[in-house]
Amino acid sequence: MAKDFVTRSENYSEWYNELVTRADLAENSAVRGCMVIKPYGYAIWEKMHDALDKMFKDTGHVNAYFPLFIPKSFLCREAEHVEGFAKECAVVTHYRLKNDPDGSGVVVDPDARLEEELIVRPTSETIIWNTYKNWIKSYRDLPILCNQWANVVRWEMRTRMFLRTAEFLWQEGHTAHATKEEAIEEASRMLDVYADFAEKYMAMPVLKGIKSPNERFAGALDTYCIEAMMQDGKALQAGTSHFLGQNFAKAFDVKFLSNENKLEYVWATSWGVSTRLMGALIMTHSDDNGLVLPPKLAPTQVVIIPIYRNADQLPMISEKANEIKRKLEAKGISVKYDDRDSFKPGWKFNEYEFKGVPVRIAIGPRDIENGTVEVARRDTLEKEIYQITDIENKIENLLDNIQNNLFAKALSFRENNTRKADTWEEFNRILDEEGGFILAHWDGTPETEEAIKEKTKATIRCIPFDAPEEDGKCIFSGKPSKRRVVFARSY
RNA sequence: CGGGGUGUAGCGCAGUUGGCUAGCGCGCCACGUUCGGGACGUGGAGGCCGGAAGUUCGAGUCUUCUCACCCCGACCA
Repeated sequence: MAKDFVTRSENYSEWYNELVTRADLAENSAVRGCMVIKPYGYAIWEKMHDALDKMFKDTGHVNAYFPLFIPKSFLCREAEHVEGFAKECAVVTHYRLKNDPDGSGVVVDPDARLEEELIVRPTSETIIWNTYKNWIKSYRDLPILCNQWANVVRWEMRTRMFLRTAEFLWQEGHTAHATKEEAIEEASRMLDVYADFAEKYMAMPVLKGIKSPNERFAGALDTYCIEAMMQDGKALQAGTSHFLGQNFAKAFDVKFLSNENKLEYVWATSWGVSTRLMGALIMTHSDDNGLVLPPKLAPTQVVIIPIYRNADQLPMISEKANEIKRKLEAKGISVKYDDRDSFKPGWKFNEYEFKGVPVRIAIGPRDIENGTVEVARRDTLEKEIYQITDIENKIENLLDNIQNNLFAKALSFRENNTRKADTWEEFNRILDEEGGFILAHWDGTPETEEAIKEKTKATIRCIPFDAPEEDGKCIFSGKPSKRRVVFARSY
């Protein structure tokens, strides 16, 4: 095995960048902070997109599309919202270029200044609530359960492929409800959808919980989140679902007549996940041999590689390979038969390992003779000789097995890296020496959270829904606390 | 915006106190031998040494300016 690239333990972030490049997922573009998602990376995103989209539809949602540009005044309607996003907005000020009078090229035409600047959406609450105003008159118009798949722009100072890019792809759900209870129920239902997706498709265990006020979405009353742990022990916020109360309805004057003939403000939620999930997927499972994909999200689940000495042997092998391919495809398994003559088997083995293909089947003359194939699984790198009989069921089981194994492995990693701290010293020691999640008591004040963040760079990732009640003392202030919250350093 | 670093072939890099024809590895192309874990041989293609100005007989190398990218901070639903 040619190990000519950085290992996970040597330098985690370099390993990550190189992995993204070598697995052919994405590359940096000419535009600062923006990323080109390459066909293979996009194919994985499409698998995520399709699975999520189906889950949204199964919970009664429909897709729509809203404009990329938002008038500056819209963003300013909700005070906290604008406060939260103002610092990272791209702004359109002109609508035309012209030839430079000097003849030196093209310049912005100063005469084409927009009367009101347009913001490139960092999120769409404002333009959507401005639209919903026209859609909602009576309780009969509610609920509205819309989702949009879109790109958004946030001019971050520092970017990282998939985890934080200036432009990213995501989905954002925006719902409108007649009652507070219904909106809260929706926000919590969608968090469950995200958690299911993360665990069942991505094989990535997540903690479900609620954000502390400091970490809350700008303009929300409550932010629910799923938090995952990466292999370097840092936390990654993988998805959020917000209960927005009546903030946006009030900002955009969206009222409806209730069945009691009373004029009331609408209750709202919004929820989103982004291409950041790609980063989460990569960092949860991959190893020093490259990407490791859970079968449910692998664009190619099985690759078949022929091994032959000369062209005479190929037809017989191809016949067998195609037969296996047909049988697997009949089971709904995606298979690639790679009979390219321009690459050698060893080269192909390595390539598909980089790309994280869950199962590799090799067939050579020896196998034709014995009625066998060599099956290698990506998660453990184990190889085994299979009798070809009933191969489709064996492979189907193996794929399930890999999916489950990846989840189990990630879960035990998280559990092994989740620790309790009861004193400030212990808290600091764990952060510096071991990382991971720390369960600790907190007095519930933003000031304490801020102070802890300042001193340690650790933040409250969430207050888990299932945290048991337990009397304790805040690790920082010593004041009483009713339950432990999850601290970690995060991406 | 602070602190540090890097720009030389598609990628990764070397290039000495300035010295004449700018090199190495990988990759690429051709032919042949190979093919069960990234094969090997022979031959070949590929360069405005980030850009501009200066010093000099002579600049990849020295000086000044500039541009771009990366890392560490600040920032980050």
